Amino acid sequence: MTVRVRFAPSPTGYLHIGSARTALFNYLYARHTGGKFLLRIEDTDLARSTEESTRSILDGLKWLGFAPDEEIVFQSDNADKHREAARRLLAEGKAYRDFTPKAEPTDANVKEAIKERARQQGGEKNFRDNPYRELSGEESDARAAAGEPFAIRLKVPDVRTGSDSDWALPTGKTSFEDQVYGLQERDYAETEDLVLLRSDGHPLYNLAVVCDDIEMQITDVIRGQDHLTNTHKQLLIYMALGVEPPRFSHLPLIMAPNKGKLSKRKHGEVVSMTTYRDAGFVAAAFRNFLALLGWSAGEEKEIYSLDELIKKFSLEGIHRSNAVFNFHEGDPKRWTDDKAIWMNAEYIRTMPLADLLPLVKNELKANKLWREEYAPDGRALVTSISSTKSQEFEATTEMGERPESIAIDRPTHGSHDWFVRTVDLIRARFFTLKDFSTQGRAYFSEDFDFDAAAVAKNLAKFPELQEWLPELAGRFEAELGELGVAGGEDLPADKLPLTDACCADRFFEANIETVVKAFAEEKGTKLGVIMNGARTLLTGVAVGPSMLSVFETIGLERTLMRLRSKVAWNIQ
RNA sequence: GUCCGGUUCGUCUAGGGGUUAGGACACCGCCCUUUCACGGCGGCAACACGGGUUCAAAUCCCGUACCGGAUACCA
Repeated sequence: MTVRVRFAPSPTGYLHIGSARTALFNYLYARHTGGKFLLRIEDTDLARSTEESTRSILDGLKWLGFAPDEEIVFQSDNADKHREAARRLLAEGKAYRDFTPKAEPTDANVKEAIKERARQQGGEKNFRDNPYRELSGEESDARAAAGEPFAIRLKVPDVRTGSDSDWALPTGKTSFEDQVYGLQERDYAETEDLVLLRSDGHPLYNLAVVCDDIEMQITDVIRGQDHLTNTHKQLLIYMALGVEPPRFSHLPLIMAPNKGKLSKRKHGEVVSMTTYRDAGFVAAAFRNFLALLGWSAGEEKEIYSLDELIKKFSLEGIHRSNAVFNFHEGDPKRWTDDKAIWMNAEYIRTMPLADLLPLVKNELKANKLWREEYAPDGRALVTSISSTKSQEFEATTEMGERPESIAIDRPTHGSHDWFVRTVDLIRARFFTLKDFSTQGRAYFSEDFDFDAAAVAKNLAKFPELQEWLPELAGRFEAELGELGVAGGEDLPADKLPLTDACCADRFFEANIETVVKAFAEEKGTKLGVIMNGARTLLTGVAVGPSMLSVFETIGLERTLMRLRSKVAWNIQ
């Protein structure tokens, strides 16, 4: 039988991290086994379910890339079938009408109230002492016909009397082999006569789940460990309905840093998937992070592509202990789990450029930094230029020799190739996609801010730069500008200036280096002072790639403008 | 209270009778360097506790502690 799993969130909030991981594991299991991944929205609690929440969950799943293989099931659409099942169990004597008036709902602290009640009952609990449990069929029917409201409860076998257990196991306990936690057993006496149908006719969770899982032909239920006791209740319903239950796998929970419950109310947006999407996370990176929270392939490897996850995923690799989602409240720089941030940065700097480019494009577009020249003629943002990472490395090790490919490929400023090269250059120090429009803004726009700390460290401390940097601009213009004379006549062939539509055909790293070094020497200052001052003026920030590449990437024209600008000098 | 789970560095985890208990993140140091949150090298840091079983226990068994989940006419 082919595997059919479902992810079944209730739409009472956004998709949070725990649900997202449950969805991921279901998805991976389905793909690994060649089965189907289904989605069911559990909206039976009309009072708490919202359409907005459903949309938010769908958004989160879409971002993560988990598309269901069949149409989405809305549980509320099946309410009639659930009622029908309850009536059937009633008719068969496996359930009974409970005419006890509905208790007033305890307002705020439901959980606490329940706990308190249970504590007071102590060991004296008896789930079979409902006065309506053994009401005769005639009287029950009569009272119902008279319009008296009632809930329908499952008649869980009473092991003391041994009666009404013909449909249940004689062992007196429900048991199942959990794929993660192993054999699970629970005495019937520990399970109450759970309500199947509310007195207002609404089916309740456990009944709805069982009916829908049967209807959807679910073979494997993979869900949070908080459902462990529900499983015993549901097993009873399966038995009463006379249907073979699916396999069950329960997942360890994801906890807050204090090992307490991770809640939407208390922890807010740090647990919401859309937060990560909006914060510039790469979906593949977050998926990767999620996969390693409670699961391991048993090897020393951290980065997994989706295909690898699918290939290696197994229920055996799921842990039994809860995992802590280690974010740091009140620390803006470490607002979420360090490892998630690292993983995202790792993806940004190592993922194939062809995959990264569209994400950067979206980010730039959203910030009005995108220019159509970056992707002319609707050309896909895929490039023949491969990452220069390794080439850069060689360039610095082989005595500054410039690899041929780079010299030849030096693209026109603002072109598609320039865009690709620039993204590749600046991504090494970025953590999120947002960085492309913030830290990296100066590469794509004249309208960028100056980081006060950078100004203080690299400009304010060296007032002489206020004269020197514009002077450097003049030097660039004279020596490397259109009419200038190249600094080194005896440069090797691959370093000779290229003829280029751009005005700055001599403005590339080797020449820039010559000019700046001579300039620093002439001023009797350390090269770093000039470079860092220029960096701040050119990019607004104190961090970035090698300044020589920055000069070249920004281009002569803009370099001159920025070196001569007084704007940054007025910032304190 | 009761039932059910769990416990290896701060966090995510590998290992499951004999290991210098491994990796990753974070942190610290050094190197590289014109800056840097890139990179390289190194360091700090863990088997909850107590009893057994065994030649040998982080690993198996029992207990204790602690943590978590469940205990609704919520899902």
